[in-house]
Amino acid sequence: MKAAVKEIVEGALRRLGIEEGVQVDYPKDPRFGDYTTNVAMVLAGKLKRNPRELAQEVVRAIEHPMVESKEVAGGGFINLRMKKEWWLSAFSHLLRDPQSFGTLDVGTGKRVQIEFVSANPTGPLHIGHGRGAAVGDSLARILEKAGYQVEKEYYVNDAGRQVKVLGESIWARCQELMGREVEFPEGGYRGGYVVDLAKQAMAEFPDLLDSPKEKAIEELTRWGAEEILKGIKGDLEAFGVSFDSWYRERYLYDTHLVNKALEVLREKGLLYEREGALWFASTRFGDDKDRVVKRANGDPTYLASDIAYHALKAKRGFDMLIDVWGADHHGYVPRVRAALQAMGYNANLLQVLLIQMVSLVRGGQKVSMSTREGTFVPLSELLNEVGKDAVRFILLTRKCDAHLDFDVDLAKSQSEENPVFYVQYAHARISSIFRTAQERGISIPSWEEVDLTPLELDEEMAIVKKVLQFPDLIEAIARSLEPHRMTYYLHELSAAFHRYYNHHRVLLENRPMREARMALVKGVQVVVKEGLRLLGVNAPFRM
RNA sequence: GCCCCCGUAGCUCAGGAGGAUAGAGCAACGGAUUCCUAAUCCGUAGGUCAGAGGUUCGAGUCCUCUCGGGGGCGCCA
Repeated sequence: MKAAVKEIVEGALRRLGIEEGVQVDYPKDPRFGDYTTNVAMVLAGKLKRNPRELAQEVVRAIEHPMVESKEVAGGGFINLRMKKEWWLSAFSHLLRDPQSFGTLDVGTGKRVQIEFVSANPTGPLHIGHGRGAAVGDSLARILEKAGYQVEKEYYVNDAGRQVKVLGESIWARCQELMGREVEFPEGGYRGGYVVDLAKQAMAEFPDLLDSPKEKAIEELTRWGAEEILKGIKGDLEAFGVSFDSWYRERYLYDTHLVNKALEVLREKGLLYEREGALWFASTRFGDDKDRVVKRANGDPTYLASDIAYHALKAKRGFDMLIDVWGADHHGYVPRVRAALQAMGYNANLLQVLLIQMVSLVRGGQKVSMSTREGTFVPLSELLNEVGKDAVRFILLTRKCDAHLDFDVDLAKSQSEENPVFYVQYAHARISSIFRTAQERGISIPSWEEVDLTPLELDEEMAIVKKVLQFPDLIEAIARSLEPHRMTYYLHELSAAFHRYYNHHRVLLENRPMREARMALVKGVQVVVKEGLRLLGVNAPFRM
């Protein structure tokens, strides 16, 4: 919608001999019209002109049969109002082809890879991972809607120090189960799930503890990580999140890709030895300090495999790479960008979304969480308690770089405070209208043929316009990578509907009016359902 | 000490590429149901946008500094 208006204004400028891109916005106050643009004020400085006079000129040059009114306001805003038929015809178009409404081509021909969750297979997912999953998955759906070809990937850290600590932790628990006293590993995982894994391991591999300690731990590491990964996959499935690929860090080592990547850096003279370790000169690409890629003991660091991994991603030919990380990894961003650049790729290829912490609030008290200490609430537990829809929706009600307090009691409450139900209820209510129509023997009109002109109330036109903003929203989210905007939009749209529902009746005797209103709420339903789908939330037919 | 994020109504937070009179939900108070679902709606009240400078036609939004909260600064991930 915006794009069409933008074109109208740019056309007017061209008539004035000005070639310039224009920004068109929805004004916050409907009294200012349907669309507003600040071109005159922006250009005034550049052209040394009086903004209001310039605005007047532009207004005079705007010629379009669908523009109802055009005026200059304030310091030089140009406010436009479109004719009713312009809106209604767009709305009819939506009803004619609801599936493709909001589907854009801004990303057509572009491939995006989004890597998210990527939690180490050392313990079950918790709510923080859930936030990353909700953000990543919804963003993927929205980018796809905007026309991008999207690939979702989970990077499995199954080769580093952390999984080894998991193996050691399991081994220690096995020893304890045998009644042997051992020291629990430093920084080991103390969660109860490790004891469960130990019991399972002893049942499955009764001979295991007879083999040498190092060998046993190696076995347990490999096996334990796989077991936990199975659990993670199950949790994600229950959360409605799927991946196109699971990329293994171990694979990077098995195929020597890590060494090959380091070799490339060495050839470029970007590696050096100091104090027995191997360093990557990342400062040459804007990092604060150089980073170790191979420790003095010969073990590669996490960064080493990440250099190989990101170089490989870039090589796979994506037009954009998105990494969704916990905010505690923010210091890692310059390193990885440096690595990309050092390997010969454009660092801007990579967009990193940092997800801030989630605090669980129960009974007004914050619950502290730590994977190591085992004091976290698993995502699966929360899903059982609260339900997938509420969890996903609430995790997307904040922009991702802001802390989020997840109030369990509120999410569970089957009542008015719960923001999820408000939107779902709008969908259910509309379904109910159609159910009632059927019961009363009122025929459902064929949507593409309904005459919408009986819609005359301000509230009705407000709903029409709000619904038609949906494609612009998709574009804005795809550009800004801020999926939380969807929850706000859906809440606003639902509010407009609930208000209307409480003041006006749809199923009237007057057939033309009735059918126009049925078409109106049908349009709302289409968009609410699609918006919820993009968030991974169900749209129930009754509640 | 250095880096990142945050600071907006009593609480939790929006503020869509600098725009016009700063919004929503909850909590508080007062109302609406012979009706297509009251998980809804209507109304009242609530603000030094942490503070101070700066950039400009215009700043909650951009820059600098101060204060406060969180996170990160490892041959951990």
